[in-house]
Amino acid sequence: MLPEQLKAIPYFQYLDARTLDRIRTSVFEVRLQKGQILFTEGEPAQAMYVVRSGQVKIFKLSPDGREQVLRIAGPGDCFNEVPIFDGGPNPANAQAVEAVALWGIRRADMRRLVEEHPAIAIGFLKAFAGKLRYFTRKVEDLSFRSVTSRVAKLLLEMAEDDGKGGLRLKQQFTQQEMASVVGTAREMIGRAFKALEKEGAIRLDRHRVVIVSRAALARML
Amino acid sequence: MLPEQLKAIPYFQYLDARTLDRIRTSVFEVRLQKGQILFTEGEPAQAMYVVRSGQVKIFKLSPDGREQVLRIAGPGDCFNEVPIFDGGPNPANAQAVEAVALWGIRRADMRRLVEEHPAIAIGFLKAFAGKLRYFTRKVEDLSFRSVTSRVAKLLLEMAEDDGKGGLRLKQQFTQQEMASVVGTAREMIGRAFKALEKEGAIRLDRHRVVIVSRAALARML
DNA sequence: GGGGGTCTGCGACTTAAGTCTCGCCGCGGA
DNA sequence: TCCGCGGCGAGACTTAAGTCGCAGACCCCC
Repeated sequence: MLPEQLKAIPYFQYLDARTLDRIRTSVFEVRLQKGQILFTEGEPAQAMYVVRSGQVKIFKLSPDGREQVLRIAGPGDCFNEVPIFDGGPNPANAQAVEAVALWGIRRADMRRLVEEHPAIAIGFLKAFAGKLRYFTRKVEDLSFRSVTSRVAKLLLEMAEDDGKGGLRLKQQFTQQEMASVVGTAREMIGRAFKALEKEGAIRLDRHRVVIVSRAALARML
Repeated sequence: MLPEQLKAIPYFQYLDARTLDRIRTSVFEVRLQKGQILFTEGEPAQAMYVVRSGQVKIFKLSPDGREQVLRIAGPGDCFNEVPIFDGGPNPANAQAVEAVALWGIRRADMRRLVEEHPAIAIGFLKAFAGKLRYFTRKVEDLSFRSVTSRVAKLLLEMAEDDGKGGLRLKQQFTQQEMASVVGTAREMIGRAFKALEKEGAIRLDRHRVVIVSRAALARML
């Protein structure tokens, strides 16, 4: 792998060429096909990962098989950093939602790097701060918001400008996928769509969600 | 304040006398009466805090006034560390549940300390790792477990040995307090108690919960 | 020793969410 | 072309959770 590629990993961007070169040997590549499982919750943690391309779903499973997605890691995102610092097992499951290329960095190597390079430590602290805020919001959402409101919020997060001043969804989730992101049953997603449609926030165009009005969506929060 | 007291703060325990002495000037004391509010969510963050004595409730509020407790910080615990690293506002509200004595460390001072002392940074990383695990479990609980199951779990966490081989609760919460920890309405707590009593897990002795069997409680998870 | 506020115990009721069961559509592979 | 499968829509039903109202117990404080 090339040193320039290493710079793409957020935690490493300010390191000098020499240390980058040393790190190189601790990094290994992983490729997964759609649906493949990278690791499961509870087993001893091997490494931390950085997404190069594709998306990885980080999720919990209930005893009866229900799925709660914690987040979806895309290009540039890292996951499984927690075990580096407490030595514990993987906190969740990781599965490729599409073909994925990753970098892995073995736990002990990463640990040593952090200890030797305070700048990396600060980088991790910033990233952790963001994750903590994210999870407190997730708790808040689950305990205060209705399903429709959580769906509306997800749609807002997934919205991006299309070229022509309108809104489009960054990616097409199936209803089942949205359900496990939002923490509910598949059928509820369809009903939430209908409710949002009645409010003039979205439109359903041949099984595709089209955002009609960001403001109307925001009103449903 | 005395340097030995500073050592009681987990992040500082391995520092030498000289730096401890420097830190002293950044630390201020706070005392709150029962029910007093220390800070609220969204306002600019002033400082990080360490609990010396008493308990501080860290919680979110819904628009209509419902309360979700994120955690309860007791002696030795820290809170509001997140804004140190991202410069953002307070992520939640903090209120004294009883008379409290705290140490506060101003954000910028703490930030500088972390940057100058890598050992402190590692300490924070370990602490953050623990908090991240805690919150992912909280998300999991909210989305998978029933109210009764969450109550059972809370009781298990609150249980400690009394001298005579039995179990006792570390502290007496009101039902309203438990409800906002567990994320539900007050009445549900009472019903959960009845359900747990019927299973032989607890006993209700004049409005007091007595844990009869840890095993029976664990079965309700 | 009273009295007010807080906490608790119910029961009845409403509502949100989850479950079950279909039938249909659309797409891709055989 | 036809089948099969994954995804979707929809209705009927069940269940968990939340809400409301009120009464009694408790406790602390005057």
